[in-house]
Amino acid sequence: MRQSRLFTKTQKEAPKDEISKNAQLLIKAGFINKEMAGVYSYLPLGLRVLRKIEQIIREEMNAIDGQEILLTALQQKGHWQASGRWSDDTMDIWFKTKLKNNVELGLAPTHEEPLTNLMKKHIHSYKDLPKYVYQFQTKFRNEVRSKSGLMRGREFLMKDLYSFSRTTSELDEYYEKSKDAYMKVYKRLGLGEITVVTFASGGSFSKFSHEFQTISEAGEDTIYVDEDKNIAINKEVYNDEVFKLLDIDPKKLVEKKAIEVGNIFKLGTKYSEALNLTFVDKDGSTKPVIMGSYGIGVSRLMGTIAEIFNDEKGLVWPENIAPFKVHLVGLNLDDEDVKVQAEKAYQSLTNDGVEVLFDDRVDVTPGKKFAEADLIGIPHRIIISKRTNSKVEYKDRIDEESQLLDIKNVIDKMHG
RNA sequence: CGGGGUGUGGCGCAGUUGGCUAGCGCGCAUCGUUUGGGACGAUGAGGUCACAGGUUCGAGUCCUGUCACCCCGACCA
Repeated sequence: MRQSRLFTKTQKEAPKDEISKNAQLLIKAGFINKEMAGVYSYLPLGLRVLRKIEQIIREEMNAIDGQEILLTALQQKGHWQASGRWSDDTMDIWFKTKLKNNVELGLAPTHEEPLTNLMKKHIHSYKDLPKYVYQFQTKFRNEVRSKSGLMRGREFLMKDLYSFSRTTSELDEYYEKSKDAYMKVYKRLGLGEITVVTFASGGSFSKFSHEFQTISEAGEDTIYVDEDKNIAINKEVYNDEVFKLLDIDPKKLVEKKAIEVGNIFKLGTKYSEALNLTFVDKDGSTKPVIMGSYGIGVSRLMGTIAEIFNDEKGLVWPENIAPFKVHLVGLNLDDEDVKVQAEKAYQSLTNDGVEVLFDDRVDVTPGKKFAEADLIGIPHRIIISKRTNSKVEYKDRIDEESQLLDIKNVIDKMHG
């Protein structure tokens, strides 16, 4: 993509009403726009990142037999009443609205109820199970206080997968599989080393659950990490019952701040019983389907990554989710020879399937180009100018020094 | 929801013992000079001073109400 045509611009100063680092950087670099408190739009660069995170999650969900669907954001009251979650006393984060004829609707904060209802049409026999279904959907949650940029929004993108099993052991097996899949996602996003499986409460879903917590001072959660066992306990369930259950010595636990980047629940038959999702087993008996739900906040992950991967100059995207792989910076483009060389480099990179942002702007000074490139944070940088002659300068976002190479070598590097 | 704070061109800010035509930096436009780390000069465009009411000869400035936003806390599927 040519930067001269990119409609977003960077700005030097962040809006003063954004304190969180992730929102400041993402807004300054033109990745997102704040519509209102806790509600953000995604602009070209930001959407590319969001889609890449989504794609990594999609691949890992497909790898554990997930089938992608897309449910609706508008929800009918009845299904939620059946599970007891329509009441504001049970779920205080509802956004509710009405049809013209005064019928009440909800804007989905999560999707257990509608999906359970949907599956009634497709699951009848033990032969229909197990099934694993997921989606990327916008969730609406009327948080009393949204904060921390993308970390806690009122409207946000989430991947939610739901499992439908015959027995608790079948659920348990899948639950463990999903843990591995989740950790693979975090590894691919560059968060593997600092993300830990955390024992937590199950909220309105179940007694206990597992969270995936990324260690960060910007986190809202407090967790206690057993570094030998590589497991943590959320502060909300820091008690003797849990120590005993997990066979953990509380003296060994280290307190950390962390960001919840995933949460999985064993729902059991809570929703299948409430909404009457049953199957006929081999022996002819009718049983409720055993369910689980598995969530990852996609937009929150983007915020988390921005929060963690940055330096004083700007964002530093991990390669897997950077909006582009290469930032090709052309200087002295009013010089015809340089211009031709830069255009050729852009073409060969593009033809070779390398995602490249080409700073082809003629009337922008080098200093500004470099400063903006640092802010945007694309991992690899190629500079072509009248100084580079027939070669190109290559450096990574975090490198101080660059090296003079042939464009061919750089392209090979991009594939290596 | 409790406490604290803030709303003035796109962004950051000044101006608030009531007074003249509302300023500054960044950004934007035109011209010239520049050109390897957010260049310089000149000229210029851009404002219902959050909104509504009120007090006053006169309101960005005072009063009342409303809205929005931020921070701390509580809450958080």
